[in-house]
This record gives sequence, structure tokens and C-alpha cells, in this order.
Amino acid sequence: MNKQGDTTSFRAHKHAHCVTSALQAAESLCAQKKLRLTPVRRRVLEVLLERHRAMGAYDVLDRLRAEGFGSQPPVAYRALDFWVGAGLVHKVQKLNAFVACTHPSSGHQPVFMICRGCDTVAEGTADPADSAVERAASAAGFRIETTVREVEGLCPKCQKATPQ
Amino acid sequence: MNKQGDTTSFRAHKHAHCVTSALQAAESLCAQKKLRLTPVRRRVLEVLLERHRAMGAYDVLDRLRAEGFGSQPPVAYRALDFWVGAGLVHKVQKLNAFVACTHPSSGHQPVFMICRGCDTVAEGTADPADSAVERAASAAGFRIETTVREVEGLCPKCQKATPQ
DNA sequence: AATGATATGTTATACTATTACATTTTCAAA
DNA sequence: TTTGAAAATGTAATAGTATAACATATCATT
Repeated sequence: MNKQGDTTSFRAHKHAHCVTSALQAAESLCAQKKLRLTPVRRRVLEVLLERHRAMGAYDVLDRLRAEGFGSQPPVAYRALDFWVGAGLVHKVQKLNAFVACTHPSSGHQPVFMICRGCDTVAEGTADPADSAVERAASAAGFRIETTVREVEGLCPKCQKATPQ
Repeated sequence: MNKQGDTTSFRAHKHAHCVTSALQAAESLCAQKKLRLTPVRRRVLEVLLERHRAMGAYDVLDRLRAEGFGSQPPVAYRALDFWVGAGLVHKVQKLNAFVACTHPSSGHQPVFMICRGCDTVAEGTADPADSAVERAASAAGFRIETTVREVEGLCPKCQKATPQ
């Protein structure tokens, strides 16, 4: 069972390039923030970047296990949590799955577009200052720390494939 | 363990009134859309309304079991899915929990504000036409069917309680 | 080298959700 | 009003997701 899909933002792109550049970005981030870029953590980020899809924690764990890392759930969850904390991996709540960030700029607000036709997950960005969510929260006096924005529907390709 | 919280929208309100009026709204909706308002379903909605919090499916199930309804998970999940489909219950993805809708007007776009201090879940609304999420999606040619908007942070009370 | 903090590995368990199938209830057509 | 199909319920079994607790190992300083 693997309902997680591609994250290609509905476009072709140079995948090899985005993997290496994302890894470099991770390295400099860790150096800068004095975070430890350990083998498990590095491998988890690589797997997510290579796979280029939303992956369940147990999918990631299978990879780690096969490569001689620890084989129990906490191994995967800890590395995933590390990257989520660092902002280089996002959790797609609706899928209970994790995806490497494709817009690794600080302070961005990801919007995940989940296609129910092909299970692709594309990451877009929303302007935080110009958003109904922020307005609703500030109207209530609520101080936002994290935001979840996910939409489900049909990507351009699947709209053509399915008539209605 | 019960991390789910209140849904009072951070204000006092007339709770007894909102329960009965929400039930009436449910009755007319079911009559109008020819949905079957069965005992389990009614009871599940009542429980969510009375409790006035985000509840896990198993919390709801415990109530049903204690009242002589079926005791297995599908009993709760089916009734919850029924109401989610009808739009009178929402799932809070970040909590894996369900909450009765407090803005039962058709076509609204809920925004859930989850306080990490007191576990309260308040439902606000966002203008669907005026949103960064919709803009990001339409820029990508994505056709939205459902939207998840959730924020986590501190409610007004908890902001005062915790200095930083 | 000693020490304290951080990270890893494992066991066990808790929590969330669905599949599959038997039974009952409902509703409408004959 | 019977009856037959569809919908709803009940249960058992299992799948999928996540964390607590604790032992061991590694790292970054003294």
C-alpha cells in the first residue's frame, strides 16, 4: 500500500540538480545553526529528496532498515522530526506522510496540493501577510506559531483525464 | 490521555442553546437532503456538540459503547464520516480528532485555531474567495475540492499566562 | 581521560483506521 | 403487503501510525 505520490509541482524539472542543491542547503543550515548532520539524518533527507514524493514514516524506515540503520520506528520518526524542526521536511497531515521541502527559503508558508487522481503532492507557497487564515486568527486574538495549509483535488493532468 | 480541548472560540457563550439549535439544523439538513438521521448518528452529533471539544474517534466510541450501541471502531468512524460528509462535523487533521461545526452555514471555509497551551480548538471562518491558498492553487492550475486550514499557537488567554 | 549532553537502538505498547463479512433495518416497487 | 434491493449496523480481525521508556553509544567539552 503506498498512496503517496510525486511532488513534481506538476512540471518536469531537473531532479538530480534539486537533490544535490537541497543537500548542500541542508549542510549549510546545519553548520550555521550548529545542528548535527548525522548519517541517519542525512540519509533520511536524501531518501525523501530522491524519492521526491510524500513518504510514510514506515516507508522511510524500510529504507533505513535495508541499509543497516536501526530498524525500529523511533529511528525514522526522530530523523523526520529533526528535519521538520529544521524546516527542510514538511508533514502532510492529510496523508500522514513526509515530504522534503522544495522551497527551502526561510519563513515560507507551504501549501500542499494533493491530487486524488494521481496522488501527486505539489508544494506551493502562500504569502503569509496576505491570507485569510492569518486574518481569521488575528481577528480572534490568536498568536500563530505553525500553519497547516493543504488542499485536495485534481491536478491539471487529471482534470483532463477525468471529464467531470 | 485526552489532548483534545474546548471549542468555545475563546469566548463564553450559551452552550445549551447552541446544542439544540445545531441539532435542529442537522434535522432539517437531513430532511432536505434525504439523509437518514439514525440513532447512532444523532447520538454522535449530540456527543460532539455537548462535549464541545475536538474528540478522538475512540472517545466517541467509548460513549457509544457505554450507551449500548456497537462497541467496535467502525461504528464510530461511520457515524463520524457521515457527518463529515454532511458538513456538520470537521476533522482536525493535526489532532486526528473530530469537532462539531460551529458555523453550520453552507459553503463556509473553516479555519481551526489549536491552542497548545490549553488544547482549545476554535473554529473561525475564512473568506474562500480571498485566500492565499486558493491563489496558490489556481496559479498551479489545480482544482480544489477540499481544503485544510489549521493553525497552532497560543490563544489570547494563554498568551497572557505565558510571558514569552 | 572524565563528564555531561546529544543521538541511536531496541522493546514494548498505545493510538488511529480500515477490511471483510454477517445481520438487521429501511424504503420503495410490485 | 409482500418482497427485494439498498442502506445501515454489529463484530472480528488486522493494518497503519506514533510514542514511552530505557540501555548504549557518540560527541564536544573540560
